[in-house]
Amino acid sequence: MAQQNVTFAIDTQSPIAVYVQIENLIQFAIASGRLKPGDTLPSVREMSLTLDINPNTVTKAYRDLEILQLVTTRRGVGVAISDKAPKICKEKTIDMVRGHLRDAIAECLAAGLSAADINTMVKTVAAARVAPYSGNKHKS
Amino acid sequence: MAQQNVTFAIDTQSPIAVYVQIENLIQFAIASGRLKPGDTLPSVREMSLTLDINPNTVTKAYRDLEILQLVTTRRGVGVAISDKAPKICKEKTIDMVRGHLRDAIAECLAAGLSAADINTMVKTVAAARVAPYSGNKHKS
Amino acid sequence: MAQQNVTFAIDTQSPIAVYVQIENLIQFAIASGRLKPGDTLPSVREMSLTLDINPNTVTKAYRDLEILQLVTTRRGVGVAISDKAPKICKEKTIDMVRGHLRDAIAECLAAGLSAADINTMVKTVAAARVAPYSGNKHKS
Amino acid sequence: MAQQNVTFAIDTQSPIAVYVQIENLIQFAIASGRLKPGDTLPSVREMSLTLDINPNTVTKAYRDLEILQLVTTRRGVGVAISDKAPKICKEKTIDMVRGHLRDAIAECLAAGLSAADINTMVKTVAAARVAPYSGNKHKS
DNA sequence: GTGGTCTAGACCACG
DNA sequence: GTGGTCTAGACCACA
Repeated sequence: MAQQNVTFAIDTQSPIAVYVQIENLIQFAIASGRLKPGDTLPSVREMSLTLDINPNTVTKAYRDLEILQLVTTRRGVGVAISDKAPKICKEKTIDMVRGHLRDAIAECLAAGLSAADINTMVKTVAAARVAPYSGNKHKS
Repeated sequence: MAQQNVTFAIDTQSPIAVYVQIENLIQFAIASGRLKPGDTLPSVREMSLTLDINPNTVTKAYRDLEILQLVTTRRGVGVAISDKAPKICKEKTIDMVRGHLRDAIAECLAAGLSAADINTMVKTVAAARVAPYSGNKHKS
Repeated sequence: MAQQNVTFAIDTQSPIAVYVQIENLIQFAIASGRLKPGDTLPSVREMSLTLDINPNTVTKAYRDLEILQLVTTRRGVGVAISDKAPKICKEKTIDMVRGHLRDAIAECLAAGLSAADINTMVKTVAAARVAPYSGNKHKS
Repeated sequence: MAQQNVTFAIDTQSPIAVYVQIENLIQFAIASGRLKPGDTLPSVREMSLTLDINPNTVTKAYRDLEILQLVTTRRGVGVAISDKAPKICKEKTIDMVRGHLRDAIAECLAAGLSAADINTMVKTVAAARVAPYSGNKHKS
């Protein structure tokens, strides 16, 4: 019910827009159950201070999440996870994430790697649980 | 030695820029051996007509590939795969592709999927060899 | 003469501000004769508890109503419907309500509905006497 | 297929946000068939000049429409009505518009008007096809 | 204190 | 030329 602590790791240098990173972090937190209906998000001002970014950027992320019906906003009160959020998130997030995985695998195959190669890589990578790849050119 | 036919599947709706898609397709074709040193690429004009995209876009892709030393351009002759291309490509492409796979897996983990879930998905996806994901443009 | 019971249905999710909803409900009650001059409204404290909203919000509504001369506030006594209230309300409220109806119809026409469509909808809606619409907050 | 002319009447003084007015106008145009899939919207810069508002405001409207999948945006190209737009619009717009009408009628009833009164008003108003009501306090 | 809207202006990516 | 992102800062509405 009360406010939730979610670890927010934003990479300003990433090719992925900051506001999208915020959206994804929140989506993932909902999908994985770390954020539950009724939990409130940090206020726009607070998060902008924490992440050292412009409040408008946070607002943009929060608005998108509201349009997606993942959060409900009340002026003068704050932003809270909606009741529908988990359901929506589990569907959309899994779809998105699976889509990206599918893309990555398709790329590997196109690049001439065999299915066996890919399996090996998956094991290695999953085991390492590495930090996000910062190569550009892939997304948007 | 002469011109090679490479299947070009461009998705203008994809969040990935068209010129990047072209570069990737060619890189993948080189990495996997479908394009070999000496093979010539379609002319800018021809490819722009084939794919129904702006010639400038093709030009940009070819120029990038030349900067990467994957192709050589000779006036009046055309654009050909360079001798160094396979070596460069195998390194760079594998790196890139692995990076993307790593990203996708990291995302899956962040979204709360277990390693087992991911393995299952990999098998399914690899078996299907599906078309590229055309998910929401606003997400990473 | 004494305190009146008015059914208060506040929708905190509505795009309409809570204090406006309160004002409207009271205005409507006066216009329709459910509240008469001399009737007292619930105290700020009582109403804020009943509706589970911030006391400031109730205060604001009451203050607005006083400015409109619909209620009179006497320290230690409470807030009572003024003598002029019915007259003022019948004019203002009908005007407002007609304005909203006009808006809604204009919108329907703009959206491409025919006058016949609208008539049908009016009949259906009036017959149903449904709960307030809680549509997308981002739309008008 | 080519660009479409849609009459855009924005009221900067309206309580409804400018970007919402833009969204509504476009939605209505789609719902009523004046805008069809493939039609392109005026460029952000063009519309901002036409309406004499900030480009960011137009961008905001266009982004929302894209999230709602009513338009597709391509960098360097422009914004076009999506194929799904008519279907989505006819559903959502009718819903929204009916919701507003429902609200207005509920208000009329609450204000003490009889169903007969309302019917009369509807006929009058629909016949007049008046300009939008500019009373404040109703929406957002 | 909360979020919402709008402006002005900068810089980037794409075709 | 197109749209996308971000910043800085102002002003408003709400609780």
